Amino acid sequence: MPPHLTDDVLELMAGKFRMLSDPTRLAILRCLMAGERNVGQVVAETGRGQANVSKHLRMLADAGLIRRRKAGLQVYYAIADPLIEKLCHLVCDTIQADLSREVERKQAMLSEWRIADRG
Amino acid sequence: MPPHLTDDVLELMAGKFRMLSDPTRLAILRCLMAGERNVGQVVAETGRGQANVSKHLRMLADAGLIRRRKAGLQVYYAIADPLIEKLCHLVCDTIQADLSREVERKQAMLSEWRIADRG
DNA sequence: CAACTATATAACTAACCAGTGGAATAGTCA
DNA sequence: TGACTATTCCACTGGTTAGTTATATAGTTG
Repeated sequence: MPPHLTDDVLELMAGKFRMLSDPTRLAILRCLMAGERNVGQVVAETGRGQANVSKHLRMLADAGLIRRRKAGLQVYYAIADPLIEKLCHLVCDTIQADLSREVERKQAMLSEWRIADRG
Repeated sequence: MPPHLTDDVLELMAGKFRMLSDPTRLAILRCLMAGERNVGQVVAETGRGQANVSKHLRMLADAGLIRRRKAGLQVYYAIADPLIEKLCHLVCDTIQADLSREVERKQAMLSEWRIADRG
């Protein structure tokens, strides 16, 4: 990254992250990571409303994260940007680390309790 | 990633990304990537309002992305999660790719124009 | 203690966005 | 053409949050 990022570049970056900042969109992306799906399949697999899914698919497509392929009555979507998976994996790693730390902290608290109890 | 992510895990992931989905927060993080800074320095370097910066710093600290160190009258902040830089670099890469593609597309359009003009 | 500085908080406004239901569009099959 | 299905668009509601101004807290220095 350059030393000073102008506001418009920051806005571009923020926009990318914003696309990934919604659970429904992440669920959709997770679904598409398994392979190309049509809207009905995504609706079924994510358990979200159809209009809702359609709207999010449009946002993701407009942002260039997924691509659209029309086949007869169905519309198929697929991951277009391979970086998405990398980003999600990194975030999953940090969350796992967070959870590990939390477990350790609680275990330490319990240990101290036992020591204090004994003393 | 496991095949099916529960909604609470998706919400955790979305929350991480949401922290990075604001230009002001990105500007702050970019500033801290150069090293530890106190609030005044961050305000000066980002050009944002003091209350605004303070609020975002708190959000970032609460989310565990940065850490807080009080020294007398000043409060110093620093990056706590090294993954942030990786995420930002990845996103910068995708943006650069997007821009390259856009330039190529425009250049292609201009080329076609010249060909059509000649024909 | 009083004046001063750095940082944090409170209250408020405006904008944005997720979700929903219903109407509209487009493709398919009889 | 008419019934049917998959998908998209529209209008609305409620909740979230960014930014601002003014105020409060905490540490420092005289």
